[in-house]
Amino acid sequence: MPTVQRSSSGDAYHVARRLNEVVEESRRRFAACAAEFGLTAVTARFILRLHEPTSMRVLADHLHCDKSNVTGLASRLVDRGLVTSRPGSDRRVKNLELTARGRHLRAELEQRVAATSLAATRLTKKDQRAFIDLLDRLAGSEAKRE
Amino acid sequence: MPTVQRSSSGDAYHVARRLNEVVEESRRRFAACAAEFGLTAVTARFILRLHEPTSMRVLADHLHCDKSNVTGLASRLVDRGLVTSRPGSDRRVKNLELTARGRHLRAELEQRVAATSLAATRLTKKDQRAFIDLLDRLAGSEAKRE
DNA sequence: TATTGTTATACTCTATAACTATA
DNA sequence: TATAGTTATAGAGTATAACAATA
Repeated sequence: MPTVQRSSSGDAYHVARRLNEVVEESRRRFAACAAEFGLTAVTARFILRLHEPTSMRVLADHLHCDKSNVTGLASRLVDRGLVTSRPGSDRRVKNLELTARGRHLRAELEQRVAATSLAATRLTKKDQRAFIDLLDRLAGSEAKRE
Repeated sequence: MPTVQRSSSGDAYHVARRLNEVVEESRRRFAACAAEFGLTAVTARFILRLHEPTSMRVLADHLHCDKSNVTGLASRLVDRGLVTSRPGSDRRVKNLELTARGRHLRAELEQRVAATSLAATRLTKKDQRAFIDLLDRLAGSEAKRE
């Protein structure tokens, strides 16, 4: 049986547990959303991140994964005609960029993600604004100030 | 294919994108936390979920994965002395339960998860209360009411 | 017939290490 | 030497399908 606590650590675990529940549900929704477009969660994030010509190295940083993974992901997307790969002025670099089809897909994907997000389906507009305010603080790199 | 509903869903996408950023960062933190205890993210969720004797089928539902995965996960945890597996009154069923070591690990894991959660490290106590209120609505199954 | 758990299989994600081409 | 990308490899997560035991 779970231990019911009234201490501050119990409260801290409550918020952490709730957040993790939301995290898992959000992951599933995002993956389902990506699947509607024939994408996995990672390739969907790949496309949503690709706003301008970006080297594989930088994209790996954005996706928080090793550069060795980006080669394969990019290769599949190139094969599907969603991404192009061109050498940069530094000949070691390959710049990835969305094709017209890729940009069209990203626009549709963005709208679908927005429409199916937990935030959109479970919160009122007013609560969404309060939620954004808190998320901005969570997503930033600053520490809290009591 | 999903239908594109609006051309200006900027606000809805903003909150969805922010939420997804927080989701990814939370995943990484949780996985790092689990790794401190020699666990992967899934086995950590497995242990945090195991409060009372639970069949593999029910646990699979809780973890939102196929039952075929639970066999292997449980097997590894049994080998490590964290979980026991015993047949139920229905002889098809195996009931999984934490050992004393497993319960001790879970207690430590809960505290560590709470301490390293984004919610704990980035939000003040006051904001945490507001956050819990919103998360409760997100985690529940109710639809929004405008 | 239906369900629980098991096994085999396959695909994806992910990191590490060794390699090449370039800087 | 250092960096960008590639390739090979391995471990983990996950789903599907076929199977045995039980209900």
